[in-house]
Amino acid sequence: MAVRLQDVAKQAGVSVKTVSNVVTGHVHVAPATRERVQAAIDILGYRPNLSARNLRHGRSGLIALALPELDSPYFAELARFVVQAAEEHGLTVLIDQTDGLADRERLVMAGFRSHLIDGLIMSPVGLGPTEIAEHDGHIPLVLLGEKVGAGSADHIAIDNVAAAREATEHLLALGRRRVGVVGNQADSPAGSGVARLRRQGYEQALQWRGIAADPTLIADVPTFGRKQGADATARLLDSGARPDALFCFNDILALGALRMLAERGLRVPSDVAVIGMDDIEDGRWSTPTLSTIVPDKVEIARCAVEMLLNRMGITGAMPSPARDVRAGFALVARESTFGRT
Amino acid sequence: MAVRLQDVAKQAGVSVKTVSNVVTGHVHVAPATRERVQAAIDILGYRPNLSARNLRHGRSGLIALALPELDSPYFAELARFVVQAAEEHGLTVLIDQTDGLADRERLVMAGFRSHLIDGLIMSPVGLGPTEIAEHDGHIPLVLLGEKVGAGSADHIAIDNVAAAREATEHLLALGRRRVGVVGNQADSPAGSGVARLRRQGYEQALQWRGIAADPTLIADVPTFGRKQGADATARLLDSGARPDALFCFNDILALGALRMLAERGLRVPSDVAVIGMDDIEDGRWSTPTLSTIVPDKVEIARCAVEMLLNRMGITGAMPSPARDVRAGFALVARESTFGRT
DNA sequence: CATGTGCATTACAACGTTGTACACGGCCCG
DNA sequence: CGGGCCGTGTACAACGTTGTAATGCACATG
Repeated sequence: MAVRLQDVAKQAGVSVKTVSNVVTGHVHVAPATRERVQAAIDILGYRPNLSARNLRHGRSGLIALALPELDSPYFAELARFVVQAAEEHGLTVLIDQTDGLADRERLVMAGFRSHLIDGLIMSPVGLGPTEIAEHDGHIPLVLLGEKVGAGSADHIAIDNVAAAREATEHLLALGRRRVGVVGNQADSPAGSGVARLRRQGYEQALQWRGIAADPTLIADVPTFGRKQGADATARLLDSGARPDALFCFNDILALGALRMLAERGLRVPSDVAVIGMDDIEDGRWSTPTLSTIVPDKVEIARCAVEMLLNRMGITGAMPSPARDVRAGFALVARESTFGRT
Repeated sequence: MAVRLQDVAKQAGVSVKTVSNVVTGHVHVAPATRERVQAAIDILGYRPNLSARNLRHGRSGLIALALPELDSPYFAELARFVVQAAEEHGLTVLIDQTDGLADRERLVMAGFRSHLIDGLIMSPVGLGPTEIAEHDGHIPLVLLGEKVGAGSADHIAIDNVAAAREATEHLLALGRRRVGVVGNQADSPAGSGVARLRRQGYEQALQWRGIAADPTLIADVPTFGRKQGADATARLLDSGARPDALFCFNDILALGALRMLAERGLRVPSDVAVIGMDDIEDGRWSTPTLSTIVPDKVEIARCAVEMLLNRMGITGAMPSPARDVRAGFALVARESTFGRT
């Protein structure tokens, strides 16, 4: 069952180390020997034991990607790019679902996969900034998303304030003046990150146009789901706030909003224009198609992996100041703000 | 940096093995000793080295899940359940994206992650049944989806023929007589699996009602994407086939179809009823909401993991006949077949 | 008081791999 | 013709953990 270097060595009539050298290609091996060893490898069907290898040089080549949800399109797409980027560097990605639960995030960060993992890319939701800052740095860490100010960890995200400002401005430029917000989150210690920043952007855009913020246009949600988007939209419509546009804090909320608007017989965009954020695949095929902020997911993924590698390279406790990178984004106008409907 | 059992042992004044015993809790250890060791562990922040552990007992506790796409909702949702099921058995899942490429599937099956992985759950797309049957069994394998007849591997899927029959019958029961198909795939060696079975079910349903199959109502797609669904629907509409219902071979195709129908000004379901398969989250929030076949994803995931465990348990080459399990499914009628629109 | 019993703890080896240090042989050069 | 060098190959140890077998010890028993 288990074919070891030793078996190959015996078969080829060489030492174990020589076989190892052939497998890894490290040292000069005479072509004749190499060929003989290779033949033995093929015959026996040898496969290196990665556990042993990892044990030997203290690296596993595995990194973990901790995300709240795999079945949220944004994270699924992001995961794909992270896996690709990691692969380019010879790393394998192990995906961990935290469900946005603080407990699970804490567990992952504490390194319950111990030495199995060389590094961690995490998108924290449940954990507050203070708790993240307590990260003891025993494992290289890169944070995705909106939690800022973690001491020993790098961080990458788009400029959420600017992006939200641009989204809002887009709606205002269409002449809309009662721009509703779907996705606000009252300041809970956890989860406040994204929502707070995006709301800031929204308010800045209003301010620049000299429009007074109307608190009745703000709808809160407990989490970012289609149902929550639909519910919040319903509340907004029922409240008599009469929005002529909706800025949804992400595309999933927006899809829920579109659904609710359709149910209420409101036309998009003529009655209510809608914009989201994230550019998930669904938004390109919904009816109407969804205008949105497109974060550069490829850049985010690539950058996260590179920062992690960087941090992994530094073996010891060398602090090396935490980097905070802003990824690019762009606005794409689709039917939900420009359509003919 | 690296805290080993030895370090803890020295700190606690006991032998390495005793610490190991405390950590694993295997043998009787005197309460006093246990306490002392535990204290040392806490002080030093000891974390077991999984690589060493794995090397020691030849298991890694890792299984791989090879899927065509992470950002396809069906697979993302399935992945979630597999991860959960695996966790219940103390296993960690490593997700591998094959992109439906035969090369990558071959690579994964050949075990390029070598001894890192104890088992593999795979949903093959690019690989044909013959190639899968050549699996040399060096790694326990469970197949998801429609590729049948793999010698040394277990297999789980819903009864696609029956499911497709039920979906079609649902449309026929509404009085529709010109049921179009979106998602057929001309018999390519690869990829023919799902499409062929679902088409069989479609034809059976027609036959039972004594309705002649009309080839002009069948639209082929190269892959299962929203765009492909939209394109195929457009072709169907342009061809003059005049369908009054569409059976889409999965929900993604159906969402594309819904989009195209809306663009053409056709109402769903009054002009054209639409049903899909897979029950992805998006379908519950589209406009109109999407009728579909709901596969029991939880059962599929749990069963796959259990079969894999079973196969992993048998250490040697014990063939143990390959099992072929049918998972349950149900039809859910939503607005796209029952709505008031 | 000697012996047997059972529990707590220990020493040792092994899992499969690879880095280090070294041995061997042939060849070039002085 | 001898010394050194380079190109190949080898022996050994170590990575951190845990199963096995053995040790020490206290207590109960004959």
